[in-house]
Amino acid sequence: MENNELQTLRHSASHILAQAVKRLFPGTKLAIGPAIENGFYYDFDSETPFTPETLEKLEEEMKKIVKENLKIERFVLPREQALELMKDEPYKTQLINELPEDAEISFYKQGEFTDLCAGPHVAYTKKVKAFKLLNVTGAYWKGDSKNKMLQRIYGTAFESKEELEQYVQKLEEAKLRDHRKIGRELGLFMTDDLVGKGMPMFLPKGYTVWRILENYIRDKEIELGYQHVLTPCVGTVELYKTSGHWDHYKDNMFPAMQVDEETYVLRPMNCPHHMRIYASQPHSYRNLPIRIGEIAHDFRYEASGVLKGIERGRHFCQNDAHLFVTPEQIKDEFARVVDLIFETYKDFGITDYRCVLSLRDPADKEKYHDDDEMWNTAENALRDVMNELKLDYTEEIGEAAFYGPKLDVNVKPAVGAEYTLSTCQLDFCLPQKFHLTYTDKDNVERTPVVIHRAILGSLDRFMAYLIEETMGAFPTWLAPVQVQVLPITDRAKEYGESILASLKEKGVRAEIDNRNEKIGYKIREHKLQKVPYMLIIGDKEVANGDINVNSYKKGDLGNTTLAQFEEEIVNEINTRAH
RNA sequence: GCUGGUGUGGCGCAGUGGUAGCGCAAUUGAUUCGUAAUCAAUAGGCCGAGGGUCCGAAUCCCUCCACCAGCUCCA
Repeated sequence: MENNELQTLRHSASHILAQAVKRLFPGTKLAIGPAIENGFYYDFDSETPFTPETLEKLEEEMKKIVKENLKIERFVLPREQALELMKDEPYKTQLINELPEDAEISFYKQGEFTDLCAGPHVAYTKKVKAFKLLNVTGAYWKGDSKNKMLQRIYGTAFESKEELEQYVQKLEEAKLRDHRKIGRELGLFMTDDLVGKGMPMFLPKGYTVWRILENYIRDKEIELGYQHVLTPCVGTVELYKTSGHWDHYKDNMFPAMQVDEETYVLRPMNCPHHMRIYASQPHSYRNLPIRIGEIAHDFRYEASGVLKGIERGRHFCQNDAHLFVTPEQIKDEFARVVDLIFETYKDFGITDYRCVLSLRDPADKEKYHDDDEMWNTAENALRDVMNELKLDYTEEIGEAAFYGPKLDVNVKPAVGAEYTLSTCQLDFCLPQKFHLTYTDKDNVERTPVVIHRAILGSLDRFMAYLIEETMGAFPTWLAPVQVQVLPITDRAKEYGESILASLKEKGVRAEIDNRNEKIGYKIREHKLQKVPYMLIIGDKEVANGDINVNSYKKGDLGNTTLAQFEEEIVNEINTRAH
């Protein structure tokens, strides 16, 4: 089925939903009901709160409407008559009033139900055979949190029942990938009410993965000439007033605390600390670029409703760095960052992402540092570099940081909305605010440009993404337990212990399961724990030194010698992107 | 923050006004075993917290907390 035909079908499904709502809840006011990527929604303003049970009733009513096979007819009205027709629908009236003078005002009618709508639609309600209402949520009118919150019903529709079932099954499977579920099952991290919400704690296995990520990226950065620093998790309010963050984000920072004569906040980001480090010494053009990196702990007072496991918490750890460069060095330095991003993605097997050039909204003087010339310079410079690097990207207005435009690399997790994994930002603004300088060739003091960048983004979020991509079955080089040694009987325990010791000596993260359980039972358990390799040690092998390697990923490798296995596993743990 | 939903042993669930249950996990015995479940016994819960209604509350009402879905936000 053509994509736009599917969109039409879904749009008609949303009208059928609205008709059902009007039949069951006659006082309900209609807002809008478009087709979206995987289905459709319709926003309603109703006195009655809709619940999951309401959805079941609405679905039944929708089935009736489909069965009635109503003809869907389009007609056009002049503005006055259109307003008269929609006089009991305040949201529709507002929409009509917002239409341009010369706009054609069209309606679609099916049975007793008429909706203001540009169309198109299917010809008869019977065309909408396979549909399902998914959930009911709140949504602000016009997407503005100052407006009234309406009730949004999400649903989906497909050409056939089979496709619908497939989609519903896909949704179920996506839930199994949820990093919060897997994180708990595999003992990677936890949260605790007494510690505080949005404050995840990494457990030994989760921290093992974390440590590998941290070492991986820091080692790469050192190779590229980064210098790492360690700075405190607090800063004075003055520091953030200087940077401008206070004005823009004070509501999203943990409240200020008074200590002696000074007022401090938990830091929400690290740019100002790094700026002050740069400013602490004079710099010559000969020494640039200077690349200051930090695996930095940050705290943000995120709205309670946006917290989501380790994907978005109130404490997180950024793989942050600030590159202080001359204007001439922007391109090279930016290219190096882009290379680093994609090299990293390759190592982690990340292939499904998209690049966004995030620009300011020139009309929004509140949100963005007010300096047109600076923005033009920065945005053009960034666009030029991205074009020169032949990056495939889309431009998005109003997505820039307050101090400059950025390249964002976005991914879509198994569950929920797209988010940014990596970012690289061009900043002509903060260096001025902090009066940063370097002495140029001609002995004139000039202002450097700063590139803010995060490759793994936040380590927390990066791990969340890896968990959902791998369903917790990490590639061997990341797995918290790489090899599980499983002796079959007590008689094989000793031999198992010697193998365990030998593996550990070679740097393999191995454990032994010496419980007196059936081997099938043990295997099942460690499979659920997503352990990449299991070594089954039996009676026979105690005699002849052979073992049986059972690999979660690769299937049964059959009988092999210990030496062969050790060679393979050592090779495997040094290989990335599996 | 907003709208709606959910909260019962470690995990997954049942229980809608009358003595808190089931499966898995755990512990202790026995079993010494070849790829999704060996047998038996034992232990574990003020039913998210606080207040209220009632002779009696996991169940009804109120407040709060946490979690889930989405909206708004994301330096």
